[in-house]
Amino acid sequence: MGRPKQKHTEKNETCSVRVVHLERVAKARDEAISRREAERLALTYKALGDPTRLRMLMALAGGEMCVCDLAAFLGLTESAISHHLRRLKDLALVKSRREGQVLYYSLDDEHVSELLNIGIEHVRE
Amino acid sequence: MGRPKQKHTEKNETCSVRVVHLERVAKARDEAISRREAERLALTYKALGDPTRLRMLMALAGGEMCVCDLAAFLGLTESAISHHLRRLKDLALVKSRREGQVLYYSLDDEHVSELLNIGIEHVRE
DNA sequence: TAAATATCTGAGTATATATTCAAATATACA
DNA sequence: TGTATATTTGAATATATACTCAGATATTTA
Repeated sequence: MGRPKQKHTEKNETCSVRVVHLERVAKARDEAISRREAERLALTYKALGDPTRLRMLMALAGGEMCVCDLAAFLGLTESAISHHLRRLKDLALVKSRREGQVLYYSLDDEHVSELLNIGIEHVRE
Repeated sequence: MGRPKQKHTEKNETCSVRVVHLERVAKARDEAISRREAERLALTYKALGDPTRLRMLMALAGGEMCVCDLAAFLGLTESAISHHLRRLKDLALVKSRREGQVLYYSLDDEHVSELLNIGIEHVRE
């Protein structure tokens, strides 16, 4: 991090940063979400940004599955699946339901399938 | 990668992978998108899964901006912004318009703002 | 055509992360 | 209560990636 030092182009004489459209930058600052919220939001998208987790979520979109089902489906260890599921659960992307020794995982709410659907639409167009 | 070796629990005698709900796994396989498409889709979400790029996109949701505007807004070098923009453009998340020496970037289509909005709804609930 | 400006590119670096393995929990059943 | 099974945890490792710096392109204007 750390602010870079560059020449200015227009107005803003005191600052060392070059700015072409000062009012546009001001508007962005005004309307921006907080840095903290951006990081929280990024964690959510990042969780979707892995082929394995995506395939897990798409599979769960078809109905609940247990850890070993997902492991069998994806050809990975149950440990790997469990690590992924924990992350997805922490972000409220999946939820779980216990039945005896078995934990059944499913998508947490409609936002998740909405995100998946819009993403698929986007890449397919 | 490489298939893990584990005991089986139910049916599926020949395979070394444990499967509890064989039909559920079969359904997941049937309905799954291709590995290739999953990777393509993951790239899209991964692009959204970084606080800097997210803040860039949110800023662009308020109207087009040039590279140095975004650099000023975020306090990063124009080089860093340019690297991010290339990635976003390759994935059709932003588009650019040239006016003289200046390139104006904006969101590519409605899918992008939809994705952002659903994500925000999700983290805020 | 040459100088100036806006953006891009590539290399280098420090940090994050996906996976596996080995071992720990937790639940059910004998 | 003790054994088996389903899942979780933590460490270790190999790979990806966000950023900066220095230099390369591309567009405009003198």
